[in-house]
Amino acid sequence: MPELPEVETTRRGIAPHIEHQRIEKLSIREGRLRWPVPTDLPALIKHQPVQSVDRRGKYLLLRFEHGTVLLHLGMSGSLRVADADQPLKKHDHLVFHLQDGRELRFHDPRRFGCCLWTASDPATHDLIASLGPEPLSDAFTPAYLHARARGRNVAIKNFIMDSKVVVGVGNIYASESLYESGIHPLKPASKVSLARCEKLVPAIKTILSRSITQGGTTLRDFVNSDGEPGYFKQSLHVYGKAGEPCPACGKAITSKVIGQRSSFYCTHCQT
DNA sequence: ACTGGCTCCTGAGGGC
DNA sequence: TGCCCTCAGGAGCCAG
Repeated sequence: MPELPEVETTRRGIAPHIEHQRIEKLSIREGRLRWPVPTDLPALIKHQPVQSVDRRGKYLLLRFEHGTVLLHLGMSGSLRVADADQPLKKHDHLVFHLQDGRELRFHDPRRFGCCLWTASDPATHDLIASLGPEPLSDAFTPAYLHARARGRNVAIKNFIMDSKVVVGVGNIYASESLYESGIHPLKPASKVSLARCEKLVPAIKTILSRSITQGGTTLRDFVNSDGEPGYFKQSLHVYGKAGEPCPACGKAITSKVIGQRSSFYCTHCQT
């Protein structure tokens, strides 16, 4: 269930091992991801050096001189660097063979992820062009959020999870940031005042950056590691805690499905 | 232009 | 032990 901090931690974890290395070969062991992996992708990147590993929203961008590989981890995807003699695991769908003999492996049991190619500027790609600002950037401000919410009747929780509004706020951190800022998740976006946006936006930034910082302690786990990095088990206040007492007031945390997603909140503290 | 609902998929967990 | 059922979830897509 990668949220933005996991994707950013993945980027930082693999980048030092990938950048400036040639891809000697790409093996497509299972190409049926969210969209089919282009069958000509191995030929396109063969012997080409990776210039950089970047991120836009939850997309990872492997940049080459003549184009870019777009990777998305979906909800069960992960990337690891492994020595070639490490046994492949079930659901290791893509193997990028590196010039140093190691391999970048894309693992994704549920296959909600994707691996695509674009020869043009990825910023203009259909999947990227319409994305909202990065949550940790200066462009994501209370004024921006408040302006975008004008006339929008969707629940604020769905609104902040809309990647056209702001990227990288997934289900877990949506619940957490609304709890932190005292906003009821079902409140219509247009009815969230500027003053409340001034709580919500910093809450999102704080929660996301805290998670990225925690992820930094696990960067070595991206090489020759079997398990998942443990940073995901960071302290959560409400997510997954239905029935448990609210840390602030003690009232039982409510669980409710909002927009097909389970949501957790305190009916006393969030209004 | 918005909005809500559907969809892809596998593994974990609960009930019996 | 084993089977069946339900649920989880990112985000594109489409119908209303």
